[in-house]
Amino acid sequence: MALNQTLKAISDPIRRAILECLRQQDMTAGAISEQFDLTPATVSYHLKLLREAGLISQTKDKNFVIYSLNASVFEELLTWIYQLGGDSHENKN
Amino acid sequence: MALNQTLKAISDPIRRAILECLRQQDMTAGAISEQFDLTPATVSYHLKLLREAGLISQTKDKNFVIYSLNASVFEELLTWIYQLGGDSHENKN
DNA sequence: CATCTATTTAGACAAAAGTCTAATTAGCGT
DNA sequence: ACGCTAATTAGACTTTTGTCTAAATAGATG
Repeated sequence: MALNQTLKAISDPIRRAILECLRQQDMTAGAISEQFDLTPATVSYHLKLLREAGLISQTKDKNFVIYSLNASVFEELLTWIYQLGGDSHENKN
Repeated sequence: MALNQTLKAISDPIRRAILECLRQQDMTAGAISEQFDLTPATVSYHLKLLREAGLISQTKDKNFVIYSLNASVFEELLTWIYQLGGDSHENKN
């Protein structure tokens, strides 16, 4: 199920930081790597998980890969949380 | 930070299933265990993580421990998701 | 074409997470 | 006090996850 993949993806603080980067602006893999004290290979690993979860998407420009946030996928997540936290959030729409 | 703990807690499918059980009704640790093909010790481990994340709380009755869902803690989670993906229909850079 | 640059993949390794059995704690009811 | 039941904790083990280095891929540019 996609929910599991989504939650696994956002359960890691580095991947959440990547998402927050991409919320500001689209970025190349290299530019994302520079934000973190990790090798490009490791960041690529995180990007793959985020992409497989549908949270980000990529396009190519020259030999750069540009990543961008796929915000619509958070819908399902919100639905799940609403159902659980349900009644206590009815006022928050 | 609490967000990390919360997300780690709900990233496991068994823990989510426990939360969904508790959404139906409060349950003893033993009753929760019976729902899963796991030993009581393992379920206890999951319950501890959920409790430390503030997602559930417990009371004692006789020598039973009764767990219940702590729905209000989903607030912070919702806030984070809203900030990232909540306005997906508005902007797409 | 040759080489350089950006990125990903492969493989090894370490750390974290999940599971079990066995032991322990805690409270109940004779 | 004793044994019984519910639940947790301790310790060992396995699996999963995150990280690195080194190699491979893809494409651009001289």
